[in-house]
Amino acid sequence: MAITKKGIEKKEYIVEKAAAVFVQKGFTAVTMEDIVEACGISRGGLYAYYSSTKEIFEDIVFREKNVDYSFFTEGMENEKNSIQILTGFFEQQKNELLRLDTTIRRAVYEFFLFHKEAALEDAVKQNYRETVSIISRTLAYGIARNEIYKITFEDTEKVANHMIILLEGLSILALSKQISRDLIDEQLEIMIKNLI
Amino acid sequence: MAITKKGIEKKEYIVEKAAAVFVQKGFTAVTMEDIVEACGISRGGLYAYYSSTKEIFEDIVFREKNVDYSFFTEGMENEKNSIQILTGFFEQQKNELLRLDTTIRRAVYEFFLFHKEAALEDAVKQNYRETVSIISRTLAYGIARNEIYKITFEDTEKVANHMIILLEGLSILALSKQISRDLIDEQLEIMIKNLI
Amino acid sequence: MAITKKGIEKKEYIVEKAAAVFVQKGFTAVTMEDIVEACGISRGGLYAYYSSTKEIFEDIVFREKNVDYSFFTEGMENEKNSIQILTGFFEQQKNELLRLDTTIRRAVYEFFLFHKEAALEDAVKQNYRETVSIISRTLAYGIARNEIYKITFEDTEKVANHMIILLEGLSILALSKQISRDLIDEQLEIMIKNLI
Amino acid sequence: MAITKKGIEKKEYIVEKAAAVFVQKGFTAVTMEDIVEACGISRGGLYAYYSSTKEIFEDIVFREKNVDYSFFTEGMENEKNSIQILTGFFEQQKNELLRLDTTIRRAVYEFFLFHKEAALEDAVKQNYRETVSIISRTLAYGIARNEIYKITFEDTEKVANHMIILLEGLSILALSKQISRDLIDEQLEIMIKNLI
DNA sequence: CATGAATGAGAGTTCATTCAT
DNA sequence: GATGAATGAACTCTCATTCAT
Repeated sequence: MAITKKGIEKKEYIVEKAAAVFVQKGFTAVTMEDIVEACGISRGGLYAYYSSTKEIFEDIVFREKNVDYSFFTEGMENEKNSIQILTGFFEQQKNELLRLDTTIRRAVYEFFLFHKEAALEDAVKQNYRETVSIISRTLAYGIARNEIYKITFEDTEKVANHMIILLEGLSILALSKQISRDLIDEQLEIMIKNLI
Repeated sequence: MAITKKGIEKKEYIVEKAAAVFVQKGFTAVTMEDIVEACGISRGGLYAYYSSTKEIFEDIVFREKNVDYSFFTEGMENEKNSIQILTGFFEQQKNELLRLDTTIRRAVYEFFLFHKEAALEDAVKQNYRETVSIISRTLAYGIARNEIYKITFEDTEKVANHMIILLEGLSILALSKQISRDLIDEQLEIMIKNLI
Repeated sequence: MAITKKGIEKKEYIVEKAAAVFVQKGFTAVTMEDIVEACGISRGGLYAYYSSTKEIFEDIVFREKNVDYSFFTEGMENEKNSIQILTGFFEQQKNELLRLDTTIRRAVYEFFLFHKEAALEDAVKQNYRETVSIISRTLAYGIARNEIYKITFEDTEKVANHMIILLEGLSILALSKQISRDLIDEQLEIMIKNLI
Repeated sequence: MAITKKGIEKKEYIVEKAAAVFVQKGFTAVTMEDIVEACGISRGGLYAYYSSTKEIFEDIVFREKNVDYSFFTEGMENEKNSIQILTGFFEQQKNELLRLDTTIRRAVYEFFLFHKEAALEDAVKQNYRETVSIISRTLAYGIARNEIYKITFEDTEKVANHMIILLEGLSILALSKQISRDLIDEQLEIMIKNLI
């Protein structure tokens, strides 16, 4: 079927409803029937737009890939303290870690583990790179403002990677219920202390 | 069914053969038929011992949970350099990260993401605690020997947690092909540098 | 729906485009969607004229049923040699047998085999009779001109039937790839030899 | 599933029941569900042996391919009259043509028309060759016995082909209800008359 | 205990057909 | 009349699970 304007809206609708299903059931456990039900449409209707849960899921991730970095950019533009910016970012990440049952993250991990082949690899790699980049810049901004002095301009990228990897680790451990809220607080504090 | 000695041996046999299947296909994609095939036994025969892939997988993880910490304990008993012990541990972890397709780790993550309920939670939590403990002790041992001086006895547990979380982060990123070998090297180096 | 002049033209358009689809895919494999695509019209639009592939196909066959016998009639009017006329006809049939993938014949056979009920029976029976008739007359014409002498006026219809049945046999064997070009040549030659 | 002796018997059972379905409904119209019903087994049970109607049908044709030529061979061994043998053969073919609704022939044609690719091509080609061969030999036997004198030893193969092609033509015309019983009689008579 | 054929629930997929716009 | 999104019945296919032997 040719995708018309109305078709685009329908896809948006499906993606939205399906996302809720993936949040609740993860990736593998979701069937086309589940999504049909969630959308309140017919089987055939769904298949006109997407022909597998994988396709729908990829679209969800693809649409979400444009992470909003305004938090960082606006912070720097308004000459906010770099440590405050980073602390704010960590706080935000922490909150997400604490309510993982209401985000699609579990499903995303499941998706990547389930599909050995390089599904969506480019999208997530780009996302990873962009996050490293914005954190690096924020660190450099903090060094320039003498707020961060335990690392040099040279180290910014390494440290940015370190932060993201740690957040990923916290994520997966939170999902497998292996860590407590306190541990998250503690580890994020360490990240900040290593800067100042 | 009464579990006889023979029955225990049979379970060991099944677990061993099934593990190879999980390594290859992950968790969700494995069917009872796959395991029947790998074991060369009958369906009914398999069901006499295990009634789902989940049960088999839990047994695999349960049997593997007794991680071998002799690497650390022997190192300390033989008065080896603490940095060498930790570097050796990281090296070993790195090698595992680089050949994730030959370990059961992908399946383990998949398993935990797939089952929302607290399957095996206790076993992995205990494993987590034990690993934190042995690394902590190694760090304390290094501090006592003046090999590690950037952290104090107070910090050992925090740093141990930090290391494990980072390794988890590297693991999940490696599984979703988001990081390179160089990045792994770099990040493990940072961990050591933060000590000395 | 009242059939307007415009409607008739539209049906002609649909029949033409649909025929190409049937040539390519046979009868059973063709869906309404295929025809919609080939026509570049809407589903609803197609259904306004035809409500099944069967109906469309019947119309195609019905419109084609008026075989052009001018080849025979003109030949006789121009006092051409009867053997030449028949040889020309066989040649033409042979060429069709050799490029069955570009004719609708496969679909026609499929159609008749698929529909047990007497769909289009009258149309094809009439076509059969007409072909027998024109060949009979050509044979009689040849006998009258002493070009054909192995058969009598009495036999013309039998022989005409024989020819058509043989052509049908060649057709179905060609469609199931059981005969070669040489075999076709050989058998058509026999038909002629049996006359002179 | 490994095919055991019991499995072979089951396949025979399925093939037998399925054949009846194909006789009644042709090829294309038959679904796996139809066969499941006819066999009185479960879906999964059927799929353990065959994974498509095509596969089942091929097996049916394959098992039937060993046509029984004893009619010809025994006839010649017992020094029966060649014309009687051939007439008997034609009679037998005629009877089959008159009760096409009780044979699988319609389905076979449909199968070959539906599958453009060379399914079973070898089997039917071999069958064709064998039939040509036995008829040729019977013709030669008749010539040797001076029962057949309108053709020479050289012509036997051509004539055998001619007979088979004509039978195919009669078959397809009978299936599409284009010919009568009388016409069949007439045409088979011609075949005999062309010999003596 | 072991076997493996058989079951059937449930997931995936296609398409003729309808109907609001 | 024309459009094409939506429907849902009908098929295909897979697997966990059972049970007679």
